[in-house]
Amino acid sequence: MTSAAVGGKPSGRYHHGDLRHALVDAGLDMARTGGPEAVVLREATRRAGVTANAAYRHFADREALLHEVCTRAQSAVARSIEAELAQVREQAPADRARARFRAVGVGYIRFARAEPGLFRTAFFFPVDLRRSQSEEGAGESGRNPFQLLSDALDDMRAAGLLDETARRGAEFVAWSAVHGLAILAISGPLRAMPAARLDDLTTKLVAMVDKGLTSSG
Amino acid sequence: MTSAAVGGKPSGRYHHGDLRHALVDAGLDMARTGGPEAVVLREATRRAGVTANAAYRHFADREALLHEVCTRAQSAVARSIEAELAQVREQAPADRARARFRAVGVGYIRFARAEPGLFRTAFFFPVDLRRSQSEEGAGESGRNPFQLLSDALDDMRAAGLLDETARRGAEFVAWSAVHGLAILAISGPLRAMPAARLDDLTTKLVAMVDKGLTSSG
DNA sequence: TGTACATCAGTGAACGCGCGTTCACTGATGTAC
DNA sequence: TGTACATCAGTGAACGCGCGTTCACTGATGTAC
Repeated sequence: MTSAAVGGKPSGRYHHGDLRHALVDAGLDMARTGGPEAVVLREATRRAGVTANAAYRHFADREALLHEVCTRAQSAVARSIEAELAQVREQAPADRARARFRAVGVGYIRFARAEPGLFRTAFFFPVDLRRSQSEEGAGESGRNPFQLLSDALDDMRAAGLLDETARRGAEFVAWSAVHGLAILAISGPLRAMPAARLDDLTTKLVAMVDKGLTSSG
Repeated sequence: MTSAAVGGKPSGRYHHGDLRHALVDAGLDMARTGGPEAVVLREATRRAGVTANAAYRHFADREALLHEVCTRAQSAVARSIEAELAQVREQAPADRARARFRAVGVGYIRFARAEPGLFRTAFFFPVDLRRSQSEEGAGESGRNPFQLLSDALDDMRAAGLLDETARRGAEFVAWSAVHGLAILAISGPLRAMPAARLDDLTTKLVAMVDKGLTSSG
């Protein structure tokens, strides 16, 4: 994942070996620190130990590199959510559906707080709502955060927690709530809030969404 | 409000007359078009018809200008909310409190959609939670969006719609939900959604928040 | 009312910076025969 | 197995750009007497 893991340019070699990956990894490191604006093509080549324009053998321009970095960041969000989902224990279907739904929100916010730069990067370009972004293959999650949320809501519907009208548009409403807290926790006034209080807020928000969507009225 | 309203530099005059305001207005115009990153000091002076470094008679640096632009953008959000609040009709206190609460959310999202650049600018610097930002005096709203939301929640509490525990942290939870939809509607995947559908979503979201906070459980 | 002078609010030119990108080039690699 | 050659993936130098900021300066304004 880190630039070091793939290695800088093996010293003395004229051909890098895997410059494309090295550039993307460098881009991810920059994004981690400073968000999408911090992804600078020249700096990426510097970190890879290579001349500035070598990047153009692998990317059409800076935006193409950034795009790939963003896609990778999105996968990282998805992995955080999946990690949270994996912890939901077996239980009655309806309870389980509900628990999984909450886990999606918690995983999302957890990631935003742990990796604010990557989080902002993940949503720098509008997320593709339907198709998964893995052409990358091995190691990458096949699902994006939005799909994980949609699936969770489908399960709630299947479990009878949501009727047809409540289900309609629910992903957008739920996503909004969770995304908003994530953003405010990163760059808004909640930035300075102690972690424990933010945990409470996360729980409270996710519970509110659950209740607001679920209770008929 | 617009640069034209204050006027460019009165031609031929050595002293501008009100350069500070002209620069802020120019900054607001840039922010309106391209968000906070688009607020460029040199361009502001160009628009005011003045040499680049004349700005330094009025602002310490670019950030100082941007800061003032952001404050003004925040006031604009507050005004949008107040416009929405003004339309809430007289009715039983509890109903009215609820209607006013919803109006805050609707006004917030309405502004974000109408002026995405200014909206992003308004929250570029973390909003000051407690104090109102009007040193500006005349014409500026004395309240910021967060205060308007807090007041609405206080009214709901007074009307008996919220108990003590539900009230605690409610502004953050409510704000998150509304802010999230605003952001997704501007720069996220909801960007391309037809206006009517976004209106529905806004209603649905605000109703969800109301219900989620309000119903005891 | 008139003048001297301090202060204020501009000018004009220049600085260094780091960026993305393009050019003509060359060393390394791998494939056909 | 050995060699010729096309292709690939780098080099090194340079470009123009627009930015924020600083310098020494001057024209305009307003106040004290």
